[in-house]
Amino acid sequence: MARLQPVRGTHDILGEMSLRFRTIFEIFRSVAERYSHEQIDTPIFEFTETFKKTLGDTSDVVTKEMYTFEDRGGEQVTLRPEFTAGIARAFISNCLQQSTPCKFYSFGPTFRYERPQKGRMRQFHQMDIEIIGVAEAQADIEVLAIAQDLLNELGIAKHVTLELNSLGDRESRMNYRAALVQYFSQHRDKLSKDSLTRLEKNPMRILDSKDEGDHLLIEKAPRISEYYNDTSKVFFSEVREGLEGLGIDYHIKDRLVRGLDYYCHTAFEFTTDQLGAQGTVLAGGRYDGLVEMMGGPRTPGVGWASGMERMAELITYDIIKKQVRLVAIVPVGDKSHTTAMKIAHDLRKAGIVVDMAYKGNVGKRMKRANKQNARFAILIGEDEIVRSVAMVKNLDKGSQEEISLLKLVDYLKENKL
RNA sequence: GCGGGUGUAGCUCAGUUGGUUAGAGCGCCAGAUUGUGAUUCUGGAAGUCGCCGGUUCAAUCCCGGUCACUCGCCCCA
Repeated sequence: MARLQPVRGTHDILGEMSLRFRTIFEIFRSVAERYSHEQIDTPIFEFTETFKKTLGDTSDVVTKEMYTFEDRGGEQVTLRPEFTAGIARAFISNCLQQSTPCKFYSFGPTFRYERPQKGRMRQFHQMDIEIIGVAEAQADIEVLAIAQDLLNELGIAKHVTLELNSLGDRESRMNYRAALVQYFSQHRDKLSKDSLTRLEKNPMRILDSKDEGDHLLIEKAPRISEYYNDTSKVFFSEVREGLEGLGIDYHIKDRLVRGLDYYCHTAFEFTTDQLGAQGTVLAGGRYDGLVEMMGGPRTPGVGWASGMERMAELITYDIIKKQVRLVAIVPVGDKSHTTAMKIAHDLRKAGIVVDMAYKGNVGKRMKRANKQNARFAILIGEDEIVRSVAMVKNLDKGSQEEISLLKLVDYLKENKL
C-alpha cells in the first residue's frame, strides 16, 4: 500500500502515546502550579534574530538545526528550537521587569532540523520552567526541586540521576576557558578530530567528548573548580546546601558544561541509561546574561527544559492516566433509539462518559462495549421503556439488574464510574 | 552533516540458493448466536514483498539510487 508519510522526524500522537503525553503534562502542570509558577505560551515561531542573538552564530542549533523561512512579508522567521529565548523575548516585550520575579511554566512543540534517532525528532515537545529576575541561589534550588518532584511523581526518579556542576560567574568561566584552550592547544596532536573543531568553536565541550583518546587528556586537564572565584564558590555551595536540605541527591560532574556564553553558575542534567544515546531527560541552568544580551535590562534567570517524548518512553503503564471507563447505551430494536439517545444525553449532562454505537444489533453493540472497556452496558428495549427502567449490565461481573430510570445516575455514580 | 543496519498483510515476523497461486500468529470483518460482550468453532477480506531504475527468459530475492525507520557520531530535550 502506498503510504502517505508525515514529514521526516515528525509523528502523530494518538492512542496510548496521547495518554502518556497527557499524563506527563497534567503532572507537570500540577507540580509547577504548586510552586506558584504561571503558564506562559509564546508563539511557536519568532523572528530568526531572536534565536540567533541568544544562541550565537556559531552554535550547532543556529548553523544547522533551525527551521527558518521567509514569510510572505519577507520576514525571516524560525520555528522555536527551544523555549528560553522566546520567553526572554516575551519578558522584554511585555515589560515584565516591573513584576519580577516571574515564575513561568510552558509546554509545546519544538523544532530542530536534525537527523532523527530514538529520542530525537524534528518536531518534539518540551516542558519548560523558568524563573526570571532572581539572582539568589534559592531560585536554582527551587527549579531543581520542581524537576525532582516531577520525576518522582512520574515514577521515573529511580531511573534518573541529577548531574550538577557550576560554570562559575563570567570571570571564573573566562579564566577557566582560557586555561583549557591553553592546555588543549599544547596537545593538539593527541586530540580527536571532533575535539580539534571544538577547540576552535567551543573548547569547553571537549570535556564531554566520547572519544577514548580524549579521555586521557581530559583526565589531566585543569578542573573548573580550581578557577572559581569567591562569589562562584559561595553561590555553588548555597545551591548544594539547598539541595541537601531538601534531600535531593546529586552527583557533581565537573565536565558538564554549557557552550553558550550567557550561561553561568548552575548547570545540570537529569540523565538516564535507558534511552540509548539520548540519555538527557531534563536539563537546564542559570542564564544571567541572556535578557541583557537580547537588549533588555540586566536580569538574572534560571530554568530548565524537558523532552516529553523521552519522558513518555520512561514512564510505566501503571502511571498512565487511564481513560475514564464509559457506559455503553445499547438500544434494543429500532423503536428504542430515540429514547436511548435521550437517556445517553441525560447521563452525559450528569457528567457520565457515555458512548452509543451508531449501528448494529445487540450482539454487535455488546462486543463494541466490551472492546471499549465499558464498565456497564445499559440495555433499553421497548419493554424497559414502558416500565421506565433500564437493564444495567456490569460487564466486569457479568451480572445485570433493572434500575429505574430515575435512579440511573445515582446508581452509576455509586458504582464508581 | 558523517558512518553502520533494516524495510514482506493493520501489528509481530517466517519465506524464496532468482521460477508460475507469498505464508503464520495476533488483529479486523462475517456467521454459529437478529434481547446480551470477553471464551470457543467456522468462514472471509486484506500485500504493486518501501519506491524508482538496472541485470536477467524471469526480480520480493542480485546491483545502483532514493525514501523511511533504526544504531552510533556531531549536538542536544
